[in-house]
Amino acid sequence: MNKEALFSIPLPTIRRFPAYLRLLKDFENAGESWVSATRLAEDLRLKPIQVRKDMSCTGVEGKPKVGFEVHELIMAIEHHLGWDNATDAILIGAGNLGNALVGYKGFANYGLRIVAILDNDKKKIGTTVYGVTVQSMEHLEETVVRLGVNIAVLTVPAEVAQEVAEMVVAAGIKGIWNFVPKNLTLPEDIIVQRTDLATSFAELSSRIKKSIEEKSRTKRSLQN
Amino acid sequence: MNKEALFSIPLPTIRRFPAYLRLLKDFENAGESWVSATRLAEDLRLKPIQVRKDMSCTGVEGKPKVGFEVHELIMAIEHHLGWDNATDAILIGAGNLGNALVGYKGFANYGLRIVAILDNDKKKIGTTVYGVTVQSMEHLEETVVRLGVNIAVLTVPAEVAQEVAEMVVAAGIKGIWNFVPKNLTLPEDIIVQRTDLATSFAELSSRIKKSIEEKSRTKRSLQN
DNA sequence: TGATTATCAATAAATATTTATCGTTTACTG
DNA sequence: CAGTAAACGATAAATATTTATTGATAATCA
Ligand SMILES: NC(=O)c1ccc[n+]([C@@H]2O[C@H](COP(=O)([O-])OP(=O)(O)OC[C@H]3O[C@@H](n4cnc5c(N)ncnc54)[C@H](O)[C@@H]3O)[C@@H](O)[C@H]2O)c1
Ligand SMILES: NC(=O)c1ccc[n+]([C@@H]2O[C@H](COP(=O)([O-])OP(=O)(O)OC[C@H]3O[C@@H](n4cnc5c(N)ncnc54)[C@H](O)[C@@H]3O)[C@@H](O)[C@H]2O)c1
Repeated sequence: MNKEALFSIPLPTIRRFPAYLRLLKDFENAGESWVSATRLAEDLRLKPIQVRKDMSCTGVEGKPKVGFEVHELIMAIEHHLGWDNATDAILIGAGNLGNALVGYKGFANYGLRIVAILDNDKKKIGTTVYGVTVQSMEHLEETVVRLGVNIAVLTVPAEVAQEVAEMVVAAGIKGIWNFVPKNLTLPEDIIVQRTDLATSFAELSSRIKKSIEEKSRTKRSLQN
Repeated sequence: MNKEALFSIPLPTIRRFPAYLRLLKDFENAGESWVSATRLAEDLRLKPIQVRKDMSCTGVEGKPKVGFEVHELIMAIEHHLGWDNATDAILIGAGNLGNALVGYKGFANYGLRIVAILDNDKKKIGTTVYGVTVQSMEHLEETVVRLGVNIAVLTVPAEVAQEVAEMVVAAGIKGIWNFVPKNLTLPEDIIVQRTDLATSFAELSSRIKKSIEEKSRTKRSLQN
């Protein structure tokens, strides 16, 4: 029996995978074929033990004294994320964010390829964004079927997000990467992943607030 | 003694705060003055108990049968995040992503205001992005000092990120919101918050992979 | 060749987070 | 105005995640 199927990888580990992957690819490009958990931990500011635990989820075994084989780890992580064969996606909403995402080279590393762009603004339809032509929303279902796409990236205004989400689901989309700061109500079997910049900014804000408070506490205690 | 200072709010709670905030503001705009944890949980697909625990971190007390006062919660959450008085920031790198961020109206809700944009591309310097003029990097330190800014948003190419980060730190910046998929090595006291789209996409990918595997498992077991 | 050391795997302990239980409060209903 | 049900807070239990401990292994060097 396959070891992988027996347990599911902790979410925090999944979330760290992309950072490992990037670093590992850097090492590979630099011609390194082995890397230790200690080394990875140093670069990512994690503890070696945690890196080892994460790596154990990939099924790759390390070698004492030298660590893990770089290429093997890359393959294993990509496989676990399903990034080993490219995933096609459509993008809805060719606005500021949408265009930036379409132009983002980095997606290639995640096996993500935006193969179609749709918008409902007549001025945008027919224009091309980084080589991809913006299509009318009327072509939605046809495009999804023709390209056999399962994933949609949503970058439309919040007011229409629910409506548009329902349209893409009706067209056959199974997973939505939602950049709109709004919770979508969709059938159970549709996978919705929200990316919320505010989440990250909230972390930054609270860390800054804490640091300011600590500083003023230290100052006060020095005065005593 | 202040209750808040005694314990630090769990990071997962901090991360949920922005979503609560948005929903609460929707309720406020709709003229609702009370909301129950049950209601919030329903809309955000959380469990009521978790919402109550999160709310308890804000210090706001609810009332049996009716819930929490909407406005009081908003104020409390904003206060805990430090979003109650606007934070100014500069943005470095007026490229695709940088411009999208500058134009993003949503930041106003987080108390974030981008008050200056800097770039090293002569073609971009002097142009305006959503009313803000792009300045040369030579003005970095002067701008930071003049505007009294503590936070920088980093949207430059990965190759120069470390170098640029060191420059903004030298100019007096204390916190960096880093959109570049690269770990920065900076002094201990500098707060660096990375926003990594790949993290979110990894989650989506792994959920899709799991769902596909489950489906094929079900199919197989039906065949038996 | 044998000692040394960096590193790994497995297991255990500690910590953090989520979820459940229980008794209490308050608005609403009849 | 008593009974009922929805919702709260506090505390406890369960679960998830991180960190520590221990013993084993393989490269390196005297
Ligand atoms: N700009 C940012 O940096 C940023 C950051 C985080 C989140 N977001 C979110 O991303 C979304 C888009 O932001 P933006 O700044 O790109 O806005 P935008 O207005 O530039 O782009 C929205 C696009 O959606 C299109 N659109 C509108 N209604 C549509 C419909 N019914 N069907 C198809 N297309 C439609 C518009 O024509 C436009 O091209 C918003 O929900 C915003 O909150 C933006
Ligand atoms: N485009 C996206 O959707 C996206 C998504 C996630 C992350 N990112 C990351 O954000 C960063 C920017 O991406 P982008 O697509 O906007 O790239 P871009 O090339 O459009 O923009 C980069 C900007 O930085 C400026 N720049 C270059 N060197 C500089 C320097 N030394 N000092 C100051 N400014 C300098 C350039 O002139 C340019 O305006 C990249 O690191 C990218 O990986 C982009």
